[in-house]
Amino acid sequence: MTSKTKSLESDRRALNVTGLRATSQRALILEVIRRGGGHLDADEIHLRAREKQPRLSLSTVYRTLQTLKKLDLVEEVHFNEAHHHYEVKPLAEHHHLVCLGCGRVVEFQYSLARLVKRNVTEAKDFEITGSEVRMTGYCPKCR
Amino acid sequence: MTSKTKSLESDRRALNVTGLRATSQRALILEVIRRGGGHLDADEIHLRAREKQPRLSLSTVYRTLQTLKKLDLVEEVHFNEAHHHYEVKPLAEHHHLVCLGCGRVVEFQYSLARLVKRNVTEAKDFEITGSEVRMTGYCPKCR
DNA sequence: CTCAGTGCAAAAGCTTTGCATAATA
DNA sequence: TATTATGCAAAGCTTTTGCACTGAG
Repeated sequence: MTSKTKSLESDRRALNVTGLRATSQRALILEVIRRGGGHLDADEIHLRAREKQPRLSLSTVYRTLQTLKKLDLVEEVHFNEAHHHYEVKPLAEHHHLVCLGCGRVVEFQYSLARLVKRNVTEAKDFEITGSEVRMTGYCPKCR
Repeated sequence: MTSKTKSLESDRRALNVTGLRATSQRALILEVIRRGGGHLDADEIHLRAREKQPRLSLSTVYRTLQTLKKLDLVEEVHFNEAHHHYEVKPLAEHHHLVCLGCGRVVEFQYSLARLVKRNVTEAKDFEITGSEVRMTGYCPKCR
C-alpha cells in the first residue's frame, strides 16, 4: 500500500466520521493540500487538483476549504496580505517566518500561547484557542 | 493649542519631510486613523473621514494608506481574515488578542521577536523587521 | 430514492488603476 | 507653472452564492 493510498483512506475516514459525504473532490483537495508543502492558496490548490480532475471547479475548492476549516482538518494562514493560504492542521502550535527578499517561508515551533498566557496580564483571563505568528524580515541569503 | 491641532501639525511635518505634498486629505486620513483607536479598515476610515470632508473618495483612502505604509507611519494588521485594518505605527512591538465571541480586540505588548530570535534556531540568522501576533480565543465575558 | 455536494455562471466584496481636473510647492 | 494628488468610474481579484444536476449513502 502506498502512502498516498493510506492518506486517502484516512482522509475518507476523517470525512465519514463527521457525517459528511466523502466525495472524490474532497479527498483530492485534502490530498493536494497535504502534499503541497502546506502553503498553497485556493487558486494553486485548484490548479494542482485539476491535473487529476480537470472538471473540478474553483467554487468547490472554496466550499471545501470552508468545510475543512470547520472540521479543523486544515488551517488558514495569512502571511500574504493579498489572499489566504492553507495547510493541513498540525498537532503542535507553529508559526511562520517570511523572508521579504525571496518570499521563502520558514516554519518554526514554539509555544507562544502558553508563554503569553503566563506573562501577559491582558491574556490571563482569556481562553486562547488559536495563535498565529507571522514574522517578517530577511533570511541570511537576502540580508 | 488643542492636541488635535498639534497632531495635525506634526502630521504635516511628517509628510513634508518625505517630500510628499501635505494635502488636507492625507492629514485628515492620518488623523482619523490616530483617533480611531487603531483598528479601522479602509471603509471605516473613509466613512469617518467623510464626515469632515464629504467628497473624499475611497480610492484616495486606499492610495493614502499605501503611501503611509511605505512611510512607516501606519501599520497594516490582519486580525480579520476578510480585510485589513490600520493603526498608527506604535513605537514598541505589540500584538492582538481577538475574542471570537464578541470581536473585541485587546492589545498587548511583549517582545516576541527578541525572544524568538534568542530561542528558535530557524530564526537565529534572520534579520527580523516586523512581527505580528494574532491570538484568538474567548474573553472572560464570552467564555 | 433523497438529500448533500458539485459545476457553472453570475454576483459580491475589497482593492487598484486610467484619466481628466484640482491643488501644492 | 510643473508636477503631484484627487475624484470618479471602470476594471481586477479573490471569494461567495443561486440553481439545476449529479452522485453518495
